[in-house]
Amino acid sequence: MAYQRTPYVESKRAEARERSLQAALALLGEGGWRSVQMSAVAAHAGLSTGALYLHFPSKTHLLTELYRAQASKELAVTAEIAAREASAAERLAGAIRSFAERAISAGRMGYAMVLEPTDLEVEEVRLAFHAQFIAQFRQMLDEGCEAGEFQIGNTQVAAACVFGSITESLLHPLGPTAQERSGARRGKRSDAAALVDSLIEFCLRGVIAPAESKAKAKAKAKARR
Amino acid sequence: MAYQRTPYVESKRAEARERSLQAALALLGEGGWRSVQMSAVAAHAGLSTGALYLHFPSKTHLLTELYRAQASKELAVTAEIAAREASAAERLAGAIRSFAERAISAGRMGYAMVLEPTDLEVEEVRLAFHAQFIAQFRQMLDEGCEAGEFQIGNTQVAAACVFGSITESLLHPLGPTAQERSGARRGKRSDAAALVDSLIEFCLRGVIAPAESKAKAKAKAKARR
Amino acid sequence: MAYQRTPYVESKRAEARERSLQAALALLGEGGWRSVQMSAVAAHAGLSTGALYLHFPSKTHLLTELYRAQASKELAVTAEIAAREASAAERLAGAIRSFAERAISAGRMGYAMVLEPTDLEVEEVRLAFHAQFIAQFRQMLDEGCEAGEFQIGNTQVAAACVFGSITESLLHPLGPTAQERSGARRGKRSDAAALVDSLIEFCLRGVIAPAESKAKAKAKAKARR
Amino acid sequence: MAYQRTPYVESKRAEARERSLQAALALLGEGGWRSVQMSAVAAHAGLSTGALYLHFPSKTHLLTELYRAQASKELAVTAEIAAREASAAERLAGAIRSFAERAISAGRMGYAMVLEPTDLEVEEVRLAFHAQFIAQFRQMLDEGCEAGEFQIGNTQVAAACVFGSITESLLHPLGPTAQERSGARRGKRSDAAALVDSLIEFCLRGVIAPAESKAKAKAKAKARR
DNA sequence: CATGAATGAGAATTCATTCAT
DNA sequence: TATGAATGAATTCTCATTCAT
Repeated sequence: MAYQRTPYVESKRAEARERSLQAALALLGEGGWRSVQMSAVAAHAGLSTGALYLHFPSKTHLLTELYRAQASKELAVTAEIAAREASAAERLAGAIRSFAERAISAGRMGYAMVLEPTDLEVEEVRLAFHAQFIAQFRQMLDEGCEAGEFQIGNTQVAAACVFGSITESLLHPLGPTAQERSGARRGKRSDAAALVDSLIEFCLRGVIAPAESKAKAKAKAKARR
Repeated sequence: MAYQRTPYVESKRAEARERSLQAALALLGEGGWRSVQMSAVAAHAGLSTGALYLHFPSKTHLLTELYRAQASKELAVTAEIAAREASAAERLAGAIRSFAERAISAGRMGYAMVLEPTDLEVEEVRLAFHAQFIAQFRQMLDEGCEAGEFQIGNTQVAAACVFGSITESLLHPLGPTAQERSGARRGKRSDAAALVDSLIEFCLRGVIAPAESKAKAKAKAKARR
Repeated sequence: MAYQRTPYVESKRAEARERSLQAALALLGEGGWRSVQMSAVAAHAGLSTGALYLHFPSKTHLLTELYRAQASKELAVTAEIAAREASAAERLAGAIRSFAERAISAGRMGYAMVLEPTDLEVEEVRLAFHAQFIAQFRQMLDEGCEAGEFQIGNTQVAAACVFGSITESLLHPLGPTAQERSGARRGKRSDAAALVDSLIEFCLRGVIAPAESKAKAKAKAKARR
Repeated sequence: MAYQRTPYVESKRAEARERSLQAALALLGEGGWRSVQMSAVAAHAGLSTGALYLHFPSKTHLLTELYRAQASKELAVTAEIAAREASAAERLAGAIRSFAERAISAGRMGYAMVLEPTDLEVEEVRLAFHAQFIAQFRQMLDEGCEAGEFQIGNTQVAAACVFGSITESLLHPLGPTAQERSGARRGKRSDAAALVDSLIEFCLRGVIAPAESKAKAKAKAKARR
């Protein structure tokens, strides 16, 4: 009983923590990683800088947690799509489309999460984030191979290729210079849609088994196990 | 005439400049962009910090020049391959292989050039560098389409996908954590070779015209061996 | 309520700010604008350089604020004299005397405020400060003209002349070389008094209507309206 | 004979010296004291920085010499006017007008010579320059007093007042902000003329003996001797 | 627990002056 | 003598982290 924390205090703590993450996220979206400074985060969250250190032992911890939280959301969306009742190709296409469209609508934030400069420690988290996505794509690819839909030598590499295709093809629409451009004419949605379609086309052709060899591919996949 | 400008003096200036770039390059390779600090570069080059500013008006200029110099070399290699007498598919495969292998052998340096965080200004140079590579790949894709080898909806996006596939699939072998890992067992070359093969397979399938040209492609593939 | 913001803390912040300004002022008085360096100010104020930047966003801000604060005090004194119940000539003479004597007793500080070299931005503040003084003198001159006491073609120029007369005639007693000289024999007060008297004489004669034309002057002034 | 320097070499040396001063002057006029940097002067003069130090032992020496040279020219003009056959009042008015008009036509240069920030050492030279002008004005005033034209308690102070009146009334037309303003409408010459007229009016009235006491003044002046 | 002022180790950049060639 | 690359001490400004209150 002595150790029991009152739920009130508990939630107050948790809420301040959450607010800090939200503040960091907002700053990230506005001015990139550079503007995510501890004092700015604290101010945004309505805390003192000192209080921030009650919740996060260091800036790195705050950033990595922020990264993880964002990545988790994205991963959940992808996971949901991966779990649908549909062909692997359909699910893969859906996941790519979902990821791409979410990144585009997140604007600069999407860019920051995928490519913009950060600390060394955060960079590692970013790589881990990439790795997690690649793992999810890989799973879809593996399932597609087993089902004979896909025919892929190395699904790990192919998954990385899929993820790289997404990020790189989004890079220029999302990049820092893209901000000013879109200031004038809020980038036609059709542009984005066309981009995503081309992206999906490329990725699917990179993994789909040529029509006549589907059966063989399935057999092969089973044989490997 | 009495004070003839000796070529020696000329080269001394140029040499100090070059030494500075080399020093910056070395630091970049060792510790990434973060460790490319003016004082460190100067020390590495055997200069004072002030002397550095005789050659480069600012850190940004030094970094962008460094970036550009490295990128130019890579672009030249790719351009040479793109200009060869060969089918578009062969040239594309060759360009991908060349780029990937060179990046792998450059180790952390390759990583830094392609993906690691930097200054905002350098980031823009990096984007431009990406764009140039993508332009080269796009040209190969366009030629392949004209020759009937490739069948691609949007060659710009496809080129970005190819480049993204390369960089992302190299990301993990090259990344910061990869350094420690490879410290123990200097990454088997066969691993790298397999990775590059899978990468090329993915990219080619993403662009090559399907079905009807399959027989030809198979024959070709055998001929290559 | 538990963490009641104490007025003490408020004043601590303000006090550090004030201490910084005082430190800067002291340095200015001792060694002129050159010696007002951020690290020196911080040391004098018992702060770290970083702390200085909590109170002033840049050196320029610190300097301009310092300048403005000092100038405001002087302007207030002049304004008070200008508002007295007395003839324009008496008030003008009083203002000149007050300004001159205050500058003389401020020693090198007075010199620094009026004439010594500074940064470009501070230079602009100094010009504005001059302009404000001239405006005050001009008002007195305008009032004197209306009252028929003064007869002046261009009161703006005349006010500038008055101010210029003050500063230039104080320049040599106040200047950097004056410091060493007065180190030996602390400049006789009578010298200063005589100087100020001559200065006032010159300025008043420059603006006062010749005796015989006083009436005419008054008429003229009214006619102008 | 052994020690005799060839006139050729002598003149070459002198010419390089002169070119350096001209270069410094040009830089001063273009960008103020800040832009008078040794390397820039050398470049402008077609010399190496090292060679500059063969002619001037330090920057301070260069600047003081530059100052002196400019001041000498101005002083010569004033001296010529002071020596003319005319009443003291006419000569004083002429000297003021000449100085003011030359300063105005020198534009930013005039400002730099009179008021803009410099080094401590140069500041002293500037004061000496002021002092020299004041001495010349004082001589005219003394002569006018002896002739009974002027009636002045302290001619040293009055001379300072005259000089101060000139510089301060020119300050705003010449100051740094004045440059942009005049960019639009190249300050009407009539403005300048009117300013100078008012300036002269103020100064003359400050020193001229009231009509009725001219005779008395003359007597007084003689009595003092 | 909370505060927020303070820290202090750097980082980039400048420029008068020197000195090996 | 002439060169001009090099020096290096100064100076401003930054920001994650700490700690007295």
